[in-house]
Amino acid sequence: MLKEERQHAILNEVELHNRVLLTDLAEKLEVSIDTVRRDVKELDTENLLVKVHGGAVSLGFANHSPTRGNVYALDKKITIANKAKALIRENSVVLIDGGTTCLELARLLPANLKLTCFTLSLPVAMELLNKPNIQTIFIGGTLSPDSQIAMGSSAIHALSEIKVDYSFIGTGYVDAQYGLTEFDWDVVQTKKAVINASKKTVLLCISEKLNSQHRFKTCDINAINTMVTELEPWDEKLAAFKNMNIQLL
Amino acid sequence: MLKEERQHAILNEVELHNRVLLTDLAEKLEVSIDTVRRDVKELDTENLLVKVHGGAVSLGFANHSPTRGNVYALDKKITIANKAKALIRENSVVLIDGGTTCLELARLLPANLKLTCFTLSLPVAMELLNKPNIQTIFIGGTLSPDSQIAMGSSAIHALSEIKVDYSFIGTGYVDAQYGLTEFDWDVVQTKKAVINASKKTVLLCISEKLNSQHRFKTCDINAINTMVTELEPWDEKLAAFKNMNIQLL
DNA sequence: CTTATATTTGCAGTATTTTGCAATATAAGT
DNA sequence: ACTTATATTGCAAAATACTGCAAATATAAG
Repeated sequence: MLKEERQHAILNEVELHNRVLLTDLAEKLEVSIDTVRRDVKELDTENLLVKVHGGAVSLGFANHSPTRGNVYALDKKITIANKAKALIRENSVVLIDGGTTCLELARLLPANLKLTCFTLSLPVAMELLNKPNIQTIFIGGTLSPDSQIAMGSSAIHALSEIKVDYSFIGTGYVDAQYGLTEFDWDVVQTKKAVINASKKTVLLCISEKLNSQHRFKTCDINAINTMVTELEPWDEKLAAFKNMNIQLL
Repeated sequence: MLKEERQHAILNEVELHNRVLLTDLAEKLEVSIDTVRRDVKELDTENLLVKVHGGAVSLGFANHSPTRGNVYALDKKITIANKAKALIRENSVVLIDGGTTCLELARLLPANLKLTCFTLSLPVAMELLNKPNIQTIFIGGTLSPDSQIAMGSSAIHALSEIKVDYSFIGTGYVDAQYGLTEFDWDVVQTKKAVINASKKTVLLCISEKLNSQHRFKTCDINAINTMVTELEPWDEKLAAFKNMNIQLL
């Protein structure tokens, strides 16, 4: 039996039952458990399934995003996304940025919500297409392979021609004093354009990113209208942001 | 037995069973395993199959991607995509349309090919992002939930500002007399803009679509430079297209 | 028709990959 | 903590792949 054939069979089994035990696979395929283990490991690194202790589960079952996703601090991000969702009113026009937190927001939008939604992010767009009542408009541009968002002059130009009610953005780093900063210059340019295209800007940001900086600056804190974290508003980590002119959720 | 003949037989076997062992091939074709090995190696470098340890698997079988659901006539579409791929030259600028056939083309592009690639299709863009040497530019616009491509005035406007070497498009229906037709008016408008943005246009089309029409017309047959089907060029289904001014692959 | 040249094929020796096993380490359950 | 189940690692045997070479075959030229 060919290795590819075996791995194909494993994938089928996983897709079918959502979860399988390595021991069952070994028996069914008539190979040693070590071989199954190695196959599953390979398939896992190719992001075709998720290896867990004693077996494997399908991507969907693992709440693993369809893109190569990190599920780091997923629960926090879901908390943030839920808070942010409350800001969105029916029939408004919003923009959703890239990043895993924003992707969660897109995922959590209710199916019956009528909305016009702009985005620069490929995964967010994929997610929004599943929502029948959301009109999705993609801001075109050169796609960045790692962040999977559109950037560059054409994206910035397209953004200059719109004005949305709310934009929901992420950031690499945020600090009460230095504002929002990024590692990548192009990302900064794009985010600036997003903020300019918005009547109100909402920052989605897990607490780990608070009080951190990097080399390029997107904007000051007061360019943001609302900052959403997973923390309670009275948490001391937010103290530095309290007397800024922004809403904390 | 001629080499050509043998390789053809190998391909048939692979297409039929999706997987073959080199030892089986050697026995069946009555040649040494080395010869089979060399043949398979050649076919692999021509991207007609994928050589693996101990045997070979068909292209469809090899690219087991979880994002690809059940695709109708996948093998034919892979054949078409492979033929179309041969038209693409290094460092050229191409545009890839939506549709499952075009998606297969994107999937089959070699990882080492340097290319600038425009697209309107979300799935195609996702696929292209996996290719490190391809610069991907997304044509923004209103996304259609079912076809997952950008359409509307902004997409058409963005297309009016570019000129690519080759565009690869699909179509709903095609007929030698009536040309390319579609069910959806917006799709027609977008495809027209794509054709205008291209020096040369290549139509990817499975044989089932030949000699069929629908209500809205995209263009005449002679607006197309090349038509790629899974058929051999002398197939009688293509007879009606023979004396048109287009290349058949 | 014959000779010269190039291609193809099979073989043998040597690398590489795959696989299962055993020993040890890590994680999960009670 | 203790026991069981699962993972990891190193290793050796088997299977498969690659290399160079010589015989066989095909192709081209005279």
